[in-house]
Amino acid sequence: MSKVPTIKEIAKQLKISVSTVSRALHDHPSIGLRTKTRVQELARELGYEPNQTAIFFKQRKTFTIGVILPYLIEDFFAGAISGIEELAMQHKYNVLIGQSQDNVEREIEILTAMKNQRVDGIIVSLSKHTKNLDHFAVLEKYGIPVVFFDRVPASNAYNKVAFNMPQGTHQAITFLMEKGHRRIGIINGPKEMKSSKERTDTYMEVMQKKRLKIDLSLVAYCDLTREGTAEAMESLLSLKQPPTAVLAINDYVALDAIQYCKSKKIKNNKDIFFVSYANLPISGYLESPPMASIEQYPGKQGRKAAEILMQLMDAPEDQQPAPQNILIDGELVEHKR
Amino acid sequence: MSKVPTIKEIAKQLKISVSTVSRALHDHPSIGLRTKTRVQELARELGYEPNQTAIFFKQRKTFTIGVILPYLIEDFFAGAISGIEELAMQHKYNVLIGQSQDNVEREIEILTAMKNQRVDGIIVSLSKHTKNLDHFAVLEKYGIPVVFFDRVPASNAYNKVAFNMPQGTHQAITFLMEKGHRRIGIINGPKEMKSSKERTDTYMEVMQKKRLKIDLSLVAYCDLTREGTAEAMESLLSLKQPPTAVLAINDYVALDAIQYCKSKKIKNNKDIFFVSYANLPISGYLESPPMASIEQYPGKQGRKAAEILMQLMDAPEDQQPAPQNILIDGELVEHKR
DNA sequence: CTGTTAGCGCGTTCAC
DNA sequence: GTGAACGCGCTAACAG
Repeated sequence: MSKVPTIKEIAKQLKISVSTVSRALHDHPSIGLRTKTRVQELARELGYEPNQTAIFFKQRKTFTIGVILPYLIEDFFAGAISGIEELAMQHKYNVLIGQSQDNVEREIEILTAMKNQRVDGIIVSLSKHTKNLDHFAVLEKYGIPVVFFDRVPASNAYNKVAFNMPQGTHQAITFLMEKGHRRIGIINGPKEMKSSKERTDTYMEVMQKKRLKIDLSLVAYCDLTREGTAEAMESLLSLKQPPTAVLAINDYVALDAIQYCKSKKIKNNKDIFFVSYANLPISGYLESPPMASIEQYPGKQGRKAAEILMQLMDAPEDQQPAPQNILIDGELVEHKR
Repeated sequence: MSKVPTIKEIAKQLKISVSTVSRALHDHPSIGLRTKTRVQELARELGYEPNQTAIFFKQRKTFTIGVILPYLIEDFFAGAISGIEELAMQHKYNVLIGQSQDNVEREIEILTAMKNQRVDGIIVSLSKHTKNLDHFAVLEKYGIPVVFFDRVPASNAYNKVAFNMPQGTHQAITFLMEKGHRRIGIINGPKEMKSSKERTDTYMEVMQKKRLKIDLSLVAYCDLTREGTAEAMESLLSLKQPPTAVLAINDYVALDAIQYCKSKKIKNNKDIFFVSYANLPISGYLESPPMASIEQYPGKQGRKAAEILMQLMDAPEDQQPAPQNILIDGELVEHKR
């Protein structure tokens, strides 16, 4: 730390006052061209860079946003972060991250640290087990806005960005119908997941509209593990009239289901067909991928969440806009084989 | 921001001085038990939380470490971040991230922002195209220590943590030898990559030790794209004596090579065998994965890098320890089929 | 044991 | 056009 230059140092060397230096550096109109250039030259020479921590402290603004999400290793979240970072960078914000690991205590711990650090805003994808949103209440006191994404709270009193499940599901089912399927099975996540209900509801709606009778035994639930998926798939296959196609909550579950089918000598993309959500980049490497995936655009979701957060941070403290509730449309992507 | 409590506020309400409050809050020994409890009680009541930005400013320490890496979406880097975050959290540090996207300008931009924010230390995995390390020189002036990991500079004047290529490669080749293979091909990355040379060198060493003659036409290079991999694989297959096994730079390249073989009616795990580096989590879903992967322990690499950084940050500015050059051993993992 | 004071680096009045 | 003075919240001498 041979000597980190400050405006004070520059002022001393030039024998002028710090306020003049400050103004010169900011191109203030009321500073003489001569002093201005002298100051700017010396600043460059010394490699002067303003000390952000001082500015943060003074401005009560850190130009930092915090992002809390379950696991960075999941492609979806990594993609979302990229979208957030992109927008943050454009607006000169830094990104602080924390992984809750689907653990509520960790979520709270990270939240507290971020609050104390006085981040200007927070973007959150809730831990799987977060039911209670009390820990987010303190943020209000500190004037820290929050935007939820993907794993969002049910109440729309909050700003949130999520996947448009009805639209995506509609697309998936329509796609399968066009391929001639009439008995379509579903493998949901756990029953408690909001998305499970949404998926099922949309499924029933579409069936109804097409005047097809609804058979609820075609709707299975799983705990997202390989074994749970196998059980769900087994229940579907053991029906008197098993489905000819299955819509699975995500690509991993679809792959597990496909493996289970294989063990039963039922061939994917021949005897049975799968469509799932997420569109993992690995699909291209699989010999037997799902027929199609519903791309959920994680980057877009992240970007949108960051966009809303920027608006909130810009808005005057006492006059926050009404909570926004954004849905991001999915898009069906067929996998070439 | 209904009213964020400060020590000043507490002092006023209790009609004592701010320094007494400060000390009481820090359990300073020279504060009377009575005042101490009074202060701590009111603090809790008011929901007082110290303003870190003020502390940062005062202490010239932000308890934040910056992490710069190419792409968060790559499993390796996501895993590394987790290791870093784990150690950082234990030491009460926050983690600021930035993705260079393998772009040097972005790397510099992020670095500058982190420096201005006065992070206490930085962990970097270099962008693919970074040849010149000049932009890291300024950090010295600010007393910000740096630790490189995975994509590290060649010079060992820097602190760095990287995969132990000789050890991992030795393991892979020995494994293939034990399976009876004598003609083992290599698919490296680009020739410029340090790892390509290391892999080749180790390969030759092992062959030599086993008294097998070295055939350099068995060593191919690719640009990591699907097409490049196909070309490399083609060159290996078109040899008079093609290899019976291939060591590939990473799982994706191995998968591309396997696909190419398939298109030529050469069956993976039967006519030819693959071993690659990384051990992607997807391997379990593949019908025809590489025979084995060398796990590179990204979390361990991240943790180690963070550990070294902690030491550097703790060390007095003027007495930094000699640069450490750590190698993390790999481990061969067989894939069940 | 506790209070007073100074100062971290910067931007921003308010004077001249 | 420029300088002096103040204050953000907190810690740390230095005094009592």
